[in-house]
Amino acid sequence: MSAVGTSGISILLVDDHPVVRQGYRRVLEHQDDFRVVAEADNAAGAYRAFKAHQPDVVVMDISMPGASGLEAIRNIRARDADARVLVFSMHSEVAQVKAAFGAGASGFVTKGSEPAELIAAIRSVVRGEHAMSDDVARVLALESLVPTKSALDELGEREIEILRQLVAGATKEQIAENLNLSTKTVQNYHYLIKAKTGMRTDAQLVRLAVECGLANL
Amino acid sequence: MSAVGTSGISILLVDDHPVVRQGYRRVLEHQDDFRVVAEADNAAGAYRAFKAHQPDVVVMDISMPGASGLEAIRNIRARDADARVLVFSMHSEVAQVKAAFGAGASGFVTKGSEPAELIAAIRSVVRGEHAMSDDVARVLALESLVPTKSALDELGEREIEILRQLVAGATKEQIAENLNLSTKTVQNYHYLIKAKTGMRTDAQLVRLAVECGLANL
DNA sequence: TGCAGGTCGGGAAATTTGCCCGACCAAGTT
DNA sequence: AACTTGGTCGGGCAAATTTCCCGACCTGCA
Repeated sequence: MSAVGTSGISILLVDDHPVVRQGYRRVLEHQDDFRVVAEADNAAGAYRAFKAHQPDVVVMDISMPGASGLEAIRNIRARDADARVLVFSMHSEVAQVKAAFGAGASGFVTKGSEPAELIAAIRSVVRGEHAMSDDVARVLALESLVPTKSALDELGEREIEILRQLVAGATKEQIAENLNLSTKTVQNYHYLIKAKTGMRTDAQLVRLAVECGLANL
Repeated sequence: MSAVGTSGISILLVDDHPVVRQGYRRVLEHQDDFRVVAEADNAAGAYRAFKAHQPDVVVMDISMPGASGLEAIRNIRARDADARVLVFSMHSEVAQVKAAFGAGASGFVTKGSEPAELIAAIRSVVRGEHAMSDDVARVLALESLVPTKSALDELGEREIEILRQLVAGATKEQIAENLNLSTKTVQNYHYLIKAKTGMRTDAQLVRLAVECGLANL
């Protein structure tokens, strides 16, 4: 799955800040088996560049306008299940980390990390492993000790119930009847739920819900 | 979740043949803690009766006109995840048994079984267990030893691939691009797939595909 | 008192769905 | 060789749905 005709690790760099890209390109190319083969400054461009270059790894900042970084990861992974995406973010909020891995990322490194950590993470993910910087690991570990906030936690009670029935296979009309709502309201909730969870497709939504244990009760 | 104000087990009997209902009503009410609180002769009626009576268990023949028994089960379970449905069928074909459990049934007894088996199964499912008559268990066990025909077997190669990407979370546009098709064709396949598998909702389709191991490649 | 947030639905334009149809092509038929 | 069968691909078109945005009503809470 590595790029044809050359050895070393080919990299696609995605960040909406040109200066940041420059800086990291410099850092990465200091490793002589690393090659930054393309750059992109938005989700759509990232996807296009991925298709064009098939890099060994995509290093991506997901806090881009439109919060579409996750979308880009999903797109890339939907196209090629072997794709490796290492997200490289400002913050290490649990929700964001989980969302990233949920979208198919292979690693998560914060921008506060040492360059060496980023480099190590890149090598790690191209080997097929998962990687994250220490600070990320720490918040995640800590978080796993408490009740666990899932991606569904920002949903209200009504939204959860509607999602549950949706996932159970009920049609909107049936849900409307079950809950004594208008079909329109159920449609609005459905839309809202997708917006809140960041899922674009019903399929994504169903799988998220199933993973969060919302299925079969 | 049991009916208010009374002890014993309340039952909703669903079968399109009045005589059969009569016969089984007789048999069931011979148990003095059983009460047949309602009857229905079709899927829609079953759903309505369920809503009206909230029986402890629904005993249902699924070979009704329109093959809508499964639909009825799904409706009932979507409305109340605690609902118990015991299907009571003429045949014990693997596909039908699987479809029934897939739709949310808690038990499956053939009409060839002894009354005692039906009664035992009813007690079993109200206790929250799963139950099936010996003959059903036998075909199912036997079937689990061979390659397994899934509900997806009637789908062609193209259909499978499109379903796979759909379930992976890709949008129709992305699929169209990945496979070099027009969006319209992907839409048509999506429609066809739902028709062939008998799934009415995307959610149902996704869960079917996941159960058939189509997820994650 | 006022503000935040959950619940419920209308409106309207853009898209999608449901269903049917025709065309092409490869593989068999007898 | 003329024919059927079945998978693949897409147009058409009315009906339904989605996507956003907005207003209204509660309730809790500062």
